[in-house]
Amino acid sequence: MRILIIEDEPGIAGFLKEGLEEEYFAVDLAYDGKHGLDFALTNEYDLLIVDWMIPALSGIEVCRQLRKAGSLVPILFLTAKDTVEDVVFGLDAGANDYMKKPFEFEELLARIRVQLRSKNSTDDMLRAGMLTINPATHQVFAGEEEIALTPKEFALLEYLVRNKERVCTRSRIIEHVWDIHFDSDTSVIDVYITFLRRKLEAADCEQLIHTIRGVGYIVREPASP
Amino acid sequence: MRILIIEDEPGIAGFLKEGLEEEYFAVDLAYDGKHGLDFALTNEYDLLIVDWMIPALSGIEVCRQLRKAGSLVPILFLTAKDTVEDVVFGLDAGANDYMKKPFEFEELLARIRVQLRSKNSTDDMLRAGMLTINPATHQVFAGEEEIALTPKEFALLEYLVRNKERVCTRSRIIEHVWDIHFDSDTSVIDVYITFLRRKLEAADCEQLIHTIRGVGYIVREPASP
DNA sequence: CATGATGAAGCTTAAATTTTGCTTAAAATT
DNA sequence: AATTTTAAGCAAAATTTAAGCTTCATCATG
Repeated sequence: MRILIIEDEPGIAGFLKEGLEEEYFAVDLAYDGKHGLDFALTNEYDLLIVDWMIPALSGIEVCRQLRKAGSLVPILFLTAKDTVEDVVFGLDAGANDYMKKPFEFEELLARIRVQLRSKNSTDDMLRAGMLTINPATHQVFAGEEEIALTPKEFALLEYLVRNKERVCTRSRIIEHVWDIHFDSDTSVIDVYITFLRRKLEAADCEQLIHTIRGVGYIVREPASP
Repeated sequence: MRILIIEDEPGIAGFLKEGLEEEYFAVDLAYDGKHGLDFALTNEYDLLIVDWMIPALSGIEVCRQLRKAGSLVPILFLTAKDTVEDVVFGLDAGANDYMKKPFEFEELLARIRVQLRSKNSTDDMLRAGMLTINPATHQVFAGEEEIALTPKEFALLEYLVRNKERVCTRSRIIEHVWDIHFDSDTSVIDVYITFLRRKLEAADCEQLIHTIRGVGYIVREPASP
């Protein structure tokens, strides 16, 4: 699940990002409304957390423009204001929920879960061949045997399996898994593909990740014999 | 014992939380029905205290949905209404008891004790491996031997063991055990984990608290040989 | 038509760097 | 005096970089 936070106070922004990443969300940060709107329009997020009072473009304006552009992404407002009019105003502008600062992180998580509930069909294990991935607990199994992965390894494998039978280009991978949004020549992907293949092979789970030369990678369900 | 309070009036909510914590209950708070239901569904509580008149989803609806989901947790209603029909209505919806506001804290405690009596009588102890925790007396035993812990050490261990076999993220720990809601830059947790591990090890109770790198900690029941 | 030279793309490995957690001692708080 | 918190140094793990190696497709040459 991908979340975009639009928040200018570095303290709050950092705290949110860390906490949400511990919960296995992929978190992007924008420090003002303009950049936030730009991010939201050019990427697919599952949820937006937007502060009301931010530079360049107010949170409410971001919200309005997103809705005008046809986006249906759930938006959760953060606000210091808590008069009735402000709340009404925010929800009218297209927000789905709001929280007044300061708030408890647990409550925020609960509100996020409410927004994402429809997407999370309770028991959503990812499968590919003999591989089972539990995104909730961060566990990967090859049959019965658990495979221990580092956070980056897990993120990459999860992304590939979520898109199984579809080609994942290098640029999409670097964008979704590494949060790098500009061109750069790095061979991290290759290295991590090697790591993954090695660990999968050690668990007798081979020939799952295939290379598409010049493009990227694909996870293919092996034909059962 | 863990209690969830679903109550939107901050005054009453705060008063209840404080009072119950002095009685050594671990108290969570939700400010409306939607999030209350979400908390109740995603955590294990020993008792719910639910206001009748709350935003988003009425107390009675929370109750109904919980019962529909198969939950047997005792639910204690708070209500300003006290006509016979209302009481019948609430109990029909699956509540176990109710109190009309304003109420005496002592009476509330008494009613809570009634609801928890069954749990206390059986076995109120928390267990994990050779460890036994008595939340009522704040005692910890490794087999027969008692381990002396400071209040913070106890609170942390109790939280971890209550959530055994589940990952406790750093954010959740700092929030539940330390009541800190916005500080991401402290290493108290690490220090206390070290304290605990040292004391547990001294009592031959090892490999109970495991580290999940980048996320937090988990207490795992050691596989019996 | 076969062959092997060539370069681009991907693979592998090791080393460097960064991040994260552990431990300790000292400082602050109760 | 006991407990809690901070801060700093150390250690381990994860991540990234960089270099050499392999594979593959292409194409010129015999």
